[in-house]
Amino acid sequence: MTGRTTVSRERAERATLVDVALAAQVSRQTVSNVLNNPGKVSPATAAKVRFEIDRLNFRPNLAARSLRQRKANALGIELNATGRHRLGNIQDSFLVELTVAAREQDAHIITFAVEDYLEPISEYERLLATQMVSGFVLTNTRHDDPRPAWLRAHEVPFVSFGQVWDDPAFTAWADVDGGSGIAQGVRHLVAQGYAPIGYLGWPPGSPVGDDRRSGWVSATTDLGIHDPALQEVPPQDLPAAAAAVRSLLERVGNGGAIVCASDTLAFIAFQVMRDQGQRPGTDIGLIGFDDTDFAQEFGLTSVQQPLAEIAQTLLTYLTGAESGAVAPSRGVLFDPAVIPRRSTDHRSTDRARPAHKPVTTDPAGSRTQDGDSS
Amino acid sequence: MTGRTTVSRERAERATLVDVALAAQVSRQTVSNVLNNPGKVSPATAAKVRFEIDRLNFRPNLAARSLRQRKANALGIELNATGRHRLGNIQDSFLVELTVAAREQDAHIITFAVEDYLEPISEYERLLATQMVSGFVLTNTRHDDPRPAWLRAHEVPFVSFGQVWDDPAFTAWADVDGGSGIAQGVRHLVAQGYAPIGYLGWPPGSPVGDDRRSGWVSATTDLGIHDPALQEVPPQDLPAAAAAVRSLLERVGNGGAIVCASDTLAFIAFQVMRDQGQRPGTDIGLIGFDDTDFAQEFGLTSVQQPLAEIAQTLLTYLTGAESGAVAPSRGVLFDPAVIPRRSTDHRSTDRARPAHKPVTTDPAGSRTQDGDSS
DNA sequence: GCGTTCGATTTGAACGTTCAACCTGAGTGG
DNA sequence: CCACTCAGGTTGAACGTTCAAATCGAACGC
Repeated sequence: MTGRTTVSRERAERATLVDVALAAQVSRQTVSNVLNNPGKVSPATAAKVRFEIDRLNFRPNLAARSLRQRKANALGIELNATGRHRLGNIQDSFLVELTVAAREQDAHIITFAVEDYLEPISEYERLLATQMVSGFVLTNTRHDDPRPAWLRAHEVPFVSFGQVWDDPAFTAWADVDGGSGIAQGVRHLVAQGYAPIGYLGWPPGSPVGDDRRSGWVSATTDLGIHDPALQEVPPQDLPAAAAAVRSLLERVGNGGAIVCASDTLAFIAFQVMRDQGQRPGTDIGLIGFDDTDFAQEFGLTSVQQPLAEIAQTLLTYLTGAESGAVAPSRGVLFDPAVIPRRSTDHRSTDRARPAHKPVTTDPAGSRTQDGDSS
Repeated sequence: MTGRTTVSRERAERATLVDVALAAQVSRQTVSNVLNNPGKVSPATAAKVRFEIDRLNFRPNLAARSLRQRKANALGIELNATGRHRLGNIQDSFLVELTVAAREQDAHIITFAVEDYLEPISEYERLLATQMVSGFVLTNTRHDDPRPAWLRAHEVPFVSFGQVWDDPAFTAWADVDGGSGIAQGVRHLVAQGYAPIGYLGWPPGSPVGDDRRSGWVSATTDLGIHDPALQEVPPQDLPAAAAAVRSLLERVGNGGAIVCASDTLAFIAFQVMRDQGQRPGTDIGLIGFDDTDFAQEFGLTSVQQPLAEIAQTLLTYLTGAESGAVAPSRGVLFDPAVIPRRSTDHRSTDRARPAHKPVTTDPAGSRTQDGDSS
């Protein structure tokens, strides 16, 4: 605006490779190599260059890099815009972990949303054609999923949170070992003294649901307490679901417990129990799956998925694909962990309260660590 | 693969501007103009060019555009990675709507996550310096928010979901009229025949909380049924919160109703009521705020924010900034809507169920079935 | 008839980076 | 001594687009 020194270019803009090169008295390419091929440059020059990079606060322009390399440095992830959100959507937490992991690997996450079932393909085309993304992260995979096939056919890099069922050759996926999670839940309940152990799940046919049920079957069988009658698959309709759950609760009886395929199911049970004056934990044990906000808020023991680890692993497959580190020979199953809360605690503080005011939660509720027992 | 016509370049790669120009027998720039300055090109040529664009399935390379224009075509949005997620995070739904709106305006949404309170600034710097984003969408604004000031100082375009309190000059924000939403809730309850109407809110001092409370005050006052005693601010500690809610429920009494500043608060009330054998809707009306998955799942009437509209409006400010359409002279408040469900329905199906527990009008008297005197 | 304006289109250059090829000098082996 | 390699470094060119300026006719005003 006012006084200006006409000597040097007086723009307040960002430093470029050339600026750094000039300052460090080396060539563009050497600066570039310091960043991308550190082995190719002598320690002395590297230090000099790095000094100037810091001093000038240089950051490579990713648009330029992307243009030259013909390759974006972002990954697309689909948010399901299909109307109603699922209860305590696990996907939201995964997105956060993915974003965190992406920063560590110098990648970025770009969201896109589709309404229709087949639409993701056209969205893939758009994002790839405009060179906004170089690959994708899939979630909610299912049988007969058209996405992996398309991506493979077009040689688009991708990874999947959830097994890719239809293509055994594709191994860049990671998933949670749901069966193991449920089995851990069963063992936890038994260790706490609950018996028998019932199961509340989804209709057979879905891979995830079948997997989780198998955990209940195998764990109870191993412990010699399996009873096929102690399971229930509540229908979609909420009142009908409540009735089904009520029936299961009766069959299990006081002192027993129920493991559920999801926190949502567990919460239906939670509600039904309270309606009947039964106290979760004290009277009947209850375990959910996913460790949603719900569970944290209301003291529901739940099976927690290691989302951060999964996100990190998946991204390594994608970003490491060039650096030689490739996907493993088979998909990876991560072992979830049971997070114990009041709903599986016989000595729940509910009992300590004056009986005329059965209380929803315990004093340690807002704190994550239980600490006082053990 | 095998036979090749050496005449033309036989790469199977994407068509570029030049490819289209060659095919349509015009210059690069004309093709570019067809896309970006449709007014500058004659209808005849435009048609010819568009035909070739379709035929060759041309999509502009956004990396190249971004490089030349010195401006990214994506917006950053912060996901709060700070440990525990809030219950039924409204932000997740907003992100979906934002993503949808972005596609319509040829923008993209890039997520980033920060752990620390002040860290967003450094993340802003990184994303801007690398030219990944051209601006930001803020959420969860608060008093003494350092972000708007920094962004303004650095002339970075941004919009905000939530009023920007500290800077009256900044008007590119949109928010929900919480007071109006609560007032609508009050009127809905009264229309359904509930009285009196209590309020369950947050401690005074937060702008959002004060706004919502004021809706209750004004609506009840207008209807001549205001009673300052019928409000409660439950403490963080959950058991204490439950006690406070219980007290409020007693003061309101059967036939009355409670509007809550959030679904989370409503759900605490929901739990307490069921613990006491009261049926939401049938005995006491209950309204939440945010229309989370919770509310949908459990039949809680709730105040729904018009997130899609807000997202679209905000993006218009950002993308339209160049096309002349600027932000309004003041921030915009959107009117939310009450979504009626069972919790405000006197004739709720709950009534049809056998009342397993007697309604406890006398809290000290009846007890639940545990009956043990520890 | 001639300078002027204007619409429509073209051309050269540039955005900032990395690829591919090239250069240089010192060390190596015979 | 010569051919060769090799580490370290440089240079021209290119990625695909848009900006800024130039070109070209045709229409216009006087």
